[in-house]
Amino acid sequence: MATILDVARRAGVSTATVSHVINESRVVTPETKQRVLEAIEALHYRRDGIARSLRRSRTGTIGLVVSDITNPFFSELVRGVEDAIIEKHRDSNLILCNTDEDTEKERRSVETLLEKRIDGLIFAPAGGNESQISHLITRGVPVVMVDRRLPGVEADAVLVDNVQGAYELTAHLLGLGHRRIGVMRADLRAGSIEERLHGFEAAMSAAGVPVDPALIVTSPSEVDEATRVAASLIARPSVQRPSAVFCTNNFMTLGMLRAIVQERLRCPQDIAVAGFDDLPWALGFHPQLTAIAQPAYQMGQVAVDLLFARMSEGATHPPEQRKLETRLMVRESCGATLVQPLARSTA
Amino acid sequence: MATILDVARRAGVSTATVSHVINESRVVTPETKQRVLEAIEALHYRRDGIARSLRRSRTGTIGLVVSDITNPFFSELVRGVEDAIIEKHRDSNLILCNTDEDTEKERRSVETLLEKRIDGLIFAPAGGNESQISHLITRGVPVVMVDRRLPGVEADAVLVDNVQGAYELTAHLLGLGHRRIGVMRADLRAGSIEERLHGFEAAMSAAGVPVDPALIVTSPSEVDEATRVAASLIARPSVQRPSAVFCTNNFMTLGMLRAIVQERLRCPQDIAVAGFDDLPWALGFHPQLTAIAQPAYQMGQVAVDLLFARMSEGATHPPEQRKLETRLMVRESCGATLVQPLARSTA
DNA sequence: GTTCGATGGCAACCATTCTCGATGTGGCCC
DNA sequence: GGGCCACATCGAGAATGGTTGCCATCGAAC
Repeated sequence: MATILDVARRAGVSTATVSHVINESRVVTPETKQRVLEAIEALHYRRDGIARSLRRSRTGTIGLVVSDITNPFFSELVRGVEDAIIEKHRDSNLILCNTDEDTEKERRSVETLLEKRIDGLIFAPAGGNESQISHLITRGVPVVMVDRRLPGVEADAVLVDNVQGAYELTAHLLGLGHRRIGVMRADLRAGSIEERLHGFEAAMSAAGVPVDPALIVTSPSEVDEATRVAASLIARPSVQRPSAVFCTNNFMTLGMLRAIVQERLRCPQDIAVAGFDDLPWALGFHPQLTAIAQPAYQMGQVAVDLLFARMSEGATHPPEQRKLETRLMVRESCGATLVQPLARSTA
Repeated sequence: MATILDVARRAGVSTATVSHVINESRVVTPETKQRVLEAIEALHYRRDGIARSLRRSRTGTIGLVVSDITNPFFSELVRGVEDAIIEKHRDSNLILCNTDEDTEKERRSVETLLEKRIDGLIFAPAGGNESQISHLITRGVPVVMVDRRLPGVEADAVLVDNVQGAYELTAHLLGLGHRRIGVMRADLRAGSIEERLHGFEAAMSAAGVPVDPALIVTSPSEVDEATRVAASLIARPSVQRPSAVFCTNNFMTLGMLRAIVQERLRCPQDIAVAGFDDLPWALGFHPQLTAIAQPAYQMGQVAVDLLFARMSEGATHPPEQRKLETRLMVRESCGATLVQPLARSTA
């Protein structure tokens, strides 16, 4: 690979001048500029980002750690981050890490990202690395948390109004006449699940409907396990069975839907399903899911805005927490649509 | 930030020794090693990956460019790549880029990845940058293509047997008695779509069924457009309507399913849908999709293997093309299951 | 005393950026 | 016309933070 020195020699100038031509950081007479550009062209020179980063102590890469890129919520979020970056900050890139909600994996990821000298970090904390993160923040690394917050860690965050969303979804269920409402609770350290539960409880109590603890089950955040747990919740005589289930995340929803098929029940006739978190790729299927949609893409964008704001202004302004609105998508899985399941109407 | 020099001073040794302790690249007496480690601890020293990369001319990051992380096929693939890397090559990371099948965006991505001095590149080419890529390969950058191949570019590749998969899926349709089979053809430069079409045609001709060109429509690879095109294909009097549709990728499938709902048809009774590419998150929905599943995750892993093989051996061995098997997932959307749509059996 | 193995230091090197400062040129004033 | 100053342009070389080849030193063994 040709270096800047090769270019300089060929153009008969110093490396400084070449550098300034490349970065447009100083006026250079048109003639020399021309010579430099020709030399660059001739040698197929491409500047070395590593040496550049070393000297400037900025790498132009930002770290993004999420729990699982395979989860539509996160892939949407990642996409939002990427698009915002290439649109507003052309010279930056994204290093991606998955943690699977594993504290140790997260710790290692952050560690290697730090070693790679990322300019900033966007991440959905799994929890358990609070000290590492706050240490990192006091060191001046710009950090913004997405989707979840770490208790006791002062940093920018972009969140979603989980309580409100869950409240709304539960109210929808109650409005349709459901009283025995079950809950599929994801077993995550992330506080968002708790908040959703609070929203659920608030809506129930506002409607004067008692919460039946027997209808609340907890499951690992993984499809197969969730399916089993879901089955245990609905494989009961119909009087004991919930008439509707509130699923606290994607995995819970999918598990429940699969369990319903397994148990040969009908949704929404035998059991209604309401999910927190939408499943974009399932729009073509029946029954279409009634769910709380999170603005994942937008969350990614906002995260980038917060991050770059902090990167430029330094640690001057206090941490900002942005809370985004959810949207209730009323579709079919709770039986709300008047036009009953479309596919059957022409039968 | 403390540098290696600070550590050296505090431990009373040279920077060389500190470096050797960190990298275990030379024997160091237990006592000095101890002193060094203590100094590292005390100063919260973390080695600078950038300086390190500069000196060693290896960055420990590999570039991954796909068209859209939001597409389950790619997120699965990305996950496979990531897992393989952290399992087998702990010190490496992934820089992710999305291209949206846009040639120019792809060119820019590759360009900045090169500037970042990636150790290797895994990518699903959109097409149009052949010269850039082959130039890059002759320069010695390890490259492996996934999902698609670039005509005229000699490089490692991990592909899927598109012809065979499409053949199998079509044969399945034919076996169920379908004769008027439509095709939703994705408008991509990627050769994979062509191959799938070939497989389709081969199966048809093998069965002695003529292909009706009127039933083959082409759509942009995007959901809303695909829905419109799909609607135009099926919104016909039933005699002119295909009895089954072969969808050449995810977007086509989803568009078709949505169009079916719009047009108030029933799947599979009125029209059968067979998709190339599975939709993992839709397992809980009805009708469950009969589709050709691609081993996306595994493709990512194989890609990593090929890449690291090339990275270590250099350009010595000839490019290797690995072709992975697809799997026909017979579910409900083609009406093949004897147990007719489960949800209705208890009605 | 010589040789050899075990340790560890010196200093070059990686490819840039960036701070000074050097050089030249033209205008202006006396 | 000579001297001085301002301005425009560019170069030399330090600095960035590590890695690594080569050499020096020190005991112990022969």
